[in-house]
Amino acid sequence: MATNCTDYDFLQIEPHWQKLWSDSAAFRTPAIDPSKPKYYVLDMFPYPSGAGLHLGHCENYAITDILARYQRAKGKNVLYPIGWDAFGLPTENYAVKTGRHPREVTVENVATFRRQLKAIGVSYDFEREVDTTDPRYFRWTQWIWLQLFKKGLAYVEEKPVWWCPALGTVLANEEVIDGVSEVGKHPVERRPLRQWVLRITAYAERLLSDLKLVDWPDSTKRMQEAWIGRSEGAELLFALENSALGDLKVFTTRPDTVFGVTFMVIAPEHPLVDALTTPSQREAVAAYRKQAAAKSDLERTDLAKGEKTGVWSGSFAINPANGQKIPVWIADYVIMGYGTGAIMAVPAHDDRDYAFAQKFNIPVIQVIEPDHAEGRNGNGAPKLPYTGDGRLVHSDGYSGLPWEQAKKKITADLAARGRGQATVNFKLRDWLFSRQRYWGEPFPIVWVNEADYAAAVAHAKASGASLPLPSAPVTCVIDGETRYALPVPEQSLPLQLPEVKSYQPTGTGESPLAAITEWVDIWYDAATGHAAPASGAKPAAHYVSARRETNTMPQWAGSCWYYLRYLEPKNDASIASPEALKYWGGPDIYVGGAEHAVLHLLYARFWHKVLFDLGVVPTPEPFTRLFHQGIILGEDGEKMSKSRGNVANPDDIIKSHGTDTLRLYLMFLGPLEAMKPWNPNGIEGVHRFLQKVWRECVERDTGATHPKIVDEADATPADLAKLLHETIKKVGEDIEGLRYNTAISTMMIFVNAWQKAERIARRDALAFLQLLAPFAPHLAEELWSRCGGQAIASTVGTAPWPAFDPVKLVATEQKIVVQVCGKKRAEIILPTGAPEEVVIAAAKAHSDVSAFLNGKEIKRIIYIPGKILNIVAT
RNA sequence: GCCCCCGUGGUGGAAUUGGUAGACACACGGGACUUAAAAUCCCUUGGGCGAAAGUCCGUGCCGGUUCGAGUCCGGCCGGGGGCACCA
Repeated sequence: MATNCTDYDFLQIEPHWQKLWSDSAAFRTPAIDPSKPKYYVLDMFPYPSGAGLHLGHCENYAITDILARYQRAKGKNVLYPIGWDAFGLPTENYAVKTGRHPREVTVENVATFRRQLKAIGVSYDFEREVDTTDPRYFRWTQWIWLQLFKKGLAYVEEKPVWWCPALGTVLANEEVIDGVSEVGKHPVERRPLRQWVLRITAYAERLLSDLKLVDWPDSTKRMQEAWIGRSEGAELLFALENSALGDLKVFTTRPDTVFGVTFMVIAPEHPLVDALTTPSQREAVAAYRKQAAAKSDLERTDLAKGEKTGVWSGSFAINPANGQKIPVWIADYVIMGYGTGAIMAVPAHDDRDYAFAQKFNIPVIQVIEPDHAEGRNGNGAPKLPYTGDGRLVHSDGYSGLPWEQAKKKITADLAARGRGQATVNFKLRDWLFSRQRYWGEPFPIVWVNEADYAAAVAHAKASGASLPLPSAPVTCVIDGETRYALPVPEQSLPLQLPEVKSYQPTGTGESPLAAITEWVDIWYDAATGHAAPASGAKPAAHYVSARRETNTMPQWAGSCWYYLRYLEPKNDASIASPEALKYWGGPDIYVGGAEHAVLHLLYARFWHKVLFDLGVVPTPEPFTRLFHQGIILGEDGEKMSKSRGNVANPDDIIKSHGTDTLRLYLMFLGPLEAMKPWNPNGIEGVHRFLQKVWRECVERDTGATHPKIVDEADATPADLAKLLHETIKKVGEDIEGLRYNTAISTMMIFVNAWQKAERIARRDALAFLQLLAPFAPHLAEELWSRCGGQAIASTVGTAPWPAFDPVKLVATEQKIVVQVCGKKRAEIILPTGAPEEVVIAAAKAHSDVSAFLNGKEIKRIIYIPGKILNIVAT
């Protein structure tokens, strides 16, 4: 079945085998087979952009393809799928520009990606493709969302969000980088809008603690920890001097410093600002709030490094620890979104409070005495602000206590008096989950008034339909009227996107969907989900007047659970059957870029945990092992980009050197996780290697098996046989450890030795081709076929992975390095396992060693068996 | 500012738990084959001194631990990533 070319014609060989794999469905995932171990290899699925595959994709997919092919050869039941994360802004923006339907653009881009993936010879099961924009897929995205809704994890809030005038849409915090939009780098501003929000904070504790269950890069775990940002401390109540106003609640991680409080600060957006502002301060406070509101986050960030700003409210609070009267300030270095939006300021022991106190001439009271000299100036006085550890001073009743102890005691004592309690705070915010765009999943929600809600729910119940209703209804105010969120029945999913002529954002903050009146304003049947345009007659008495939710879900939605859908992508009864979920479980390895270290990977963990709580999935974590491949940079060491003109195109390399060479070279460039520049010069090296393999296997001119390859089982010289078994061992270990670059160099070493040998046994040549097969599958198949491998298995990919023979690995001799005083002086060859006395005697007898021992006294001898002998002499 | 990672030949990089630094490749140079070229094969290639044998130095810099440090510890310098007034 091999081609008939006589030299290594990859342009003929590669398409030949790709067609054969495709025609024979060689990579169709095997059925569930409890007798065989499963192995699930997952790539972060691509966004099918118009630009097509780039080298980074190739690197990512080559890594997983090698692993998948290896695990198949090891006898595992391998699931290795691919899909398309196809909702999203770039496609919609392109559709807006060209007047084409985003679906049409998506279909086209997906076709390009699929063709390119096949051209790099990746062994996906293309029958399991998922596409997040396919209604049969997003039906389940909507279903999961309804479960969140039912559990009370979805709510609506009018909140200031990032409004981007240029994109005409709202952006999530994560999409705003340095004060401009991540996509397009447009300026953004704050603007209040009605939004769906997911209560991810309810899972903060578990998202943090369950990180210990997963095998992930430490840096990624730490990024998630930092993002969740757990901090332990206390909420303390400071009575206000004007007792009619009640208490001011602050969050602090340092209750031990409460005796050092010399002022309070509340955020400009704090609800008590107006009440606390005295008439004489009114003007100044108003001016300050206006100024703070006008600042973008970028400006506030810049200011973080510089001067503090603020204004006194005119009011005072009372320190619950010592009854002292302290002024309440308003300053934007305190943010409303964290803790309580109010702090107790301890300038002696906090950098920011110190800077503020310096600027506004507020007293500084030291209450922590450093234990160590580092905290002190030359004269013994503590360097202020001092944020390190120590013992309390100037703290009535607590002075002398170590700070950790004082934290607990002060918190407990204040709690006993009803003036505080220990609490935990998180930086993690709830997840802003709606977009004012067309190209996303519509929310399966309609809005109705209170009376219609009750009627609709009653009708649905009477009809036997079950609605995923939360225990407390989700409401919002639209045009002055309270509206109730009514979920569509699960059976009526998917809720499809209506056809629309213009994808242009409305510019009002609403999605383009809001302009499709006949879809939005409807008569609605809560039991069936059936709708008729409100412009027409009411179809039946039980229909209620409703307005559809016009927001769509963010791109993250579809990518939060796609790894589950691969198990049974065509299942219309559930996400996947319990049997499939139990057998395949989660991916054994998940490979993708580190840019998803927090967002996607945190969101997907959140959804997975919700599904776990619902009993849908059997595991608490979705991705047990995670690997980030490094970015391939341009030749100039900069990020590849069109504007820089440093983009290397995979298609060009496939034409000039073949995809086997491209894959092998990408893997050979360096450690997979390292960021590395593309160096087109080195590609000749791996190409030469593959040609060398060809020449060792194929006779020149005839194209038949090379005459050097013979059938006698023991034809391979002993040292080459030993090297082969070492190579088998190392390549296997390196693949499993994702150290492909050293696996490849090991294979190169073997081929260099093979080249020098007179003969090699056929089975040994074939064993080597099996090692090569995951990396360069097309060449390996071709040579397997030409060298008679079909007597063992029809394709090299289906042959069982070669085992190494440990007996062959045992050497009869060993080389021992002899050092004198730690410096290498000689090497001696001795039989393996020679006793120490023999080694020492042989070493001393060696002329290069004795020369350095001459006239010296031997103080000590260290022998590391089989490796090194160090003689210390003076 | 805080947290994390990384600094090895002309280049990409290799080096189990501390145990021969520079594997494997690229590039440069020299040679063989050839009328010639390409391809292929062989040799050299960290630096200094030396004709050579050899010898000293050498993993960003300074210091430490150790019989022995690219690897461990402390302090710098440089590069990259993440977070950023989070109380």
